[in-house]
Order: sequence, then structure tokens, then C-alpha cells
Amino acid sequence: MPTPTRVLLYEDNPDLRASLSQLLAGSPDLQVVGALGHCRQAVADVERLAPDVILMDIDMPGMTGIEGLRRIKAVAPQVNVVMLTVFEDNDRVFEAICAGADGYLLKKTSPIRLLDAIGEVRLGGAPMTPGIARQVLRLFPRSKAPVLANEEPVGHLSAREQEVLGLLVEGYSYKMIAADRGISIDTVRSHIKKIYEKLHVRSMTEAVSKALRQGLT
Amino acid sequence: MPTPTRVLLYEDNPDLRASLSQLLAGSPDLQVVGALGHCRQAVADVERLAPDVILMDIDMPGMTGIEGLRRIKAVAPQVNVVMLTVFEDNDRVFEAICAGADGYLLKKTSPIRLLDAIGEVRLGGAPMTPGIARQVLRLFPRSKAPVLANEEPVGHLSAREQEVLGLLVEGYSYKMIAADRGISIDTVRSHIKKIYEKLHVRSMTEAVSKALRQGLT
DNA sequence: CCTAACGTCACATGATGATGTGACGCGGCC
DNA sequence: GGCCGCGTCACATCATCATGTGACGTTAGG
Repeated sequence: MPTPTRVLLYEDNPDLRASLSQLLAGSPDLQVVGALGHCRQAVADVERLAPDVILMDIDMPGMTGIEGLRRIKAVAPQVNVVMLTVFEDNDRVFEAICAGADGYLLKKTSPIRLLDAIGEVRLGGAPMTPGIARQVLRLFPRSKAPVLANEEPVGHLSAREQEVLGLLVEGYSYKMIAADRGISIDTVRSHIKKIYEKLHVRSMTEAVSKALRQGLT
Repeated sequence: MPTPTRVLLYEDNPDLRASLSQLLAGSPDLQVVGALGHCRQAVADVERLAPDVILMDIDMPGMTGIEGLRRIKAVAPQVNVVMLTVFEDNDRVFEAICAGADGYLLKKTSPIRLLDAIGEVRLGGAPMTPGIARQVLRLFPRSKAPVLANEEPVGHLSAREQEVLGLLVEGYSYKMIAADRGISIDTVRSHIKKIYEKLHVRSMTEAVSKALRQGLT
């Protein structure tokens, strides 16, 4: 790479900040454009330093790294932000990811892996420690009626039914659906009744809720 | 490790199945307990062969690997299942993860990385190719009103209003909400009317839809 | 060929939601 | 000391939805 990757580091512990900074600076592909102790001016920092990659501690005085991340992603989503912290609890991981984190490493990560991670995130990857990666997968809804012998295709809606359900979700009334699809309002009723039976619901709101939550549309 | 990791492989292509099988067999830590071309009897296979780790192709005749995964996880959630496929599209990745996948690798993954991955998943990790990992993070809801700049408090609902909206989303009717909160049904009407105004909607379904999509609950 | 599932339509009745108007007490703000 | 938003309640009217029952043509499958 002709131009080295510009790295910005946020870490409130001065010793750790210094040693990380030194580690990064030791790599010819990297250029440390900043090593800061807090992210209260995160947005300004990013605009001024134009980093490609940010290593962000979570627990910092004044503003958490997650809030900093959120703000950075709001103005510069193309910057790759890797969280680097001691916390491994579900909530923090979840929050960080929802805020737009591109990676999540623990501080116990080896220096070599850390340098690898910066390369990985630059190439469109998402460096995570193995335990975090597993947690992330577990954060997804374990949905769908498993299976067991009798097939219970809870969401086995016909094409037309899915279509109608989709319109319900959009806020259409029976009348509007009928007009939109050029069918009778009684036909709409008929479809919706079947949808209710299949989804085990008794009202439009429940159907909409279930549809959105289970991604049946 | 005194006892080698028992690996079960599902892959419909005979050639690839053979070469993968050979690769795995070449590792002293691994014992290939099966190499099958379809997963129609996945549950029986797992009970019979008692694998520790399963490598599962997605596109197989008769039953997709995702369906097989779902069934396996329903009866043996402790078995680590790594999806191994050519597909990289969001939907398949999402489906696989929701079905309980413990890892997701592409077939272009190098043999060495593949063997690594089996060790990683055994140790509680979640092996993923970099691109998949990034996709997975992106699958999370980019939620929460970011910050500063243009504050558009579309959802500036009062506490009570949020409460009522939450019940609507749960499928409650006016009457049920009134009973649940010990207030008059006319009060419920009043709240809902204000909610409609604030959310710029004209029906319960629209309100529910907007609430769920914007995470106002 | 017969059945099942789908998509279509009709009629009827009771329950529920949408909208309008008005009112009262409370607490915060200028 | 008003003004405003909130939370509460009431009455009234019309529109919409929920439910039951029944029916017809088409298509795919056993």
C-alpha cells in the first residue's frame, strides 16, 4: 500500500495508550494520527485527523466509547471503528454493534492479532475475538418453530396472503387493499381471516406485529 | 486432546465431499464420523454418529442445510454446526444464524483456515469469513436516534403514550388497554388520538408498524 | 377422477375503532 | 397569573373490522 492506514486511538489509560500507540507505530503500514484519552470531541477529531481506522475503548471518562462511536458513524460511516475493551458482556457488545461498530476486540488480544485486525477491518472484515463472535451470533432471535414430527408451518402463508399482509403492514385498510389489488372487499376479508388463522392472531394489530417481528413480509 | 473431535460432514458434491473428508482425516485431532450427501435424516444421523462438530453445506437436494441445521439444533443444541457454502447473500446468512449456526464459512476458505475453524468453534468461537462477519454486524438494527444536528423528535411521545403504544403493538384492543391500566376507554381513545397526531398516522396498524420500525416502544 | 388448497365473491350481525367536541385538575414556564 | 402539555373522562356518530356461513372456478396431486 503506498499510503499507510491512518489509525486513531482512543484509550483513557495513559500507559496503555502509550504502549498501544507504540505498537501501532511499529508497523510500516500504519500511521498513528492520534492517540486520545477521551472522545468528547470525537466528531471534531475525526474531521481533523481523517483516520481510516479507529480503535475505541469503551469505558472512558466523560463520554463512553459507544456514544463516541455513534456520533462518529453519524458523520463518517465509512471510517472503520473497532471497539477495544475489557468488557465482554452481552449488553455492551449489543450496544456497540447497534451503534455501528465494525469490530470488537478484547484488550487481552495479542498484539499480532490486533495488527491483523486493522488489516482485516480495512479489507471489509469484522475482527472479533472468538467469544465475542459467538455472542454476536447468539444475539439473533432463535426463532422459527423448530420442527418436530408434525410440520407446523406457522408462517406458511400463500403468495396472495403474504401480499395482503404486506399491505396491512403498510397501513392499508380493507377498502384500500381491495382497490389497490382490484378485488372485492369481501375477498380481502377472506384472505385476512385465513391469515389470522395461520398466524394465530385475532386482530390486524397482532397480525402486523407478528409480521414485522417474524419478517413474514 | 486425548479424544479427537468427531466431525460430521454434509456436502452433496461427491468430489468435494471426498476431498474435504480427506482433508479432515489428515488431521490427527479430528475423526470424521460421517460424510453424507444429504441431510434428510439429519436428526437420526446426529443421534447415531454423535458428532462434536458438523460442517454443513446449504444447497443440498431434498433438504437445505439450513433446515437440517434447524432440526439438529432442536434436538442437539450442544453440537457445533458450521455452515460451509458458496452463498454469501444476506438472506441465507441471516437464516442460517437464526437457525442456530455456530459459524459460517465460504467454500473458498483455505484448508488451513477450515481446520482452524473447527478448533475455534470447539473452543466456543464462531468462525466466519471476514466478509460474512461484517455482514452479520450489519444485520443488526442501526437504531436509536443518533444525536445532535437535526433533532427530529418524530416520536416525542409522553410516557403514557409510549405505554399505550406498546400495548397496541402487543395486540391489545382499546378495551383491554383500559382494563389493563385501570383507566377509562375514553382515556385510551384520547391517548391514541394524540399518538396518531404525533406519529402522523391514521390507524392502529400504521401506528404499530411505525412503532416497530422505529423502535419507539 | 376426486380432493384439497387457493383465490374469488356475497350477505348478515355485532364489536371495535376513528373523529369531533368538551371538560377538569396538575404541574411547569415566562 | 395566565398558557400549555399531560392525563383523565364523557357523549355521540359514522366507518371499519371480526365472524359465521355459503358458494364457484381453477389448479395441482394422489
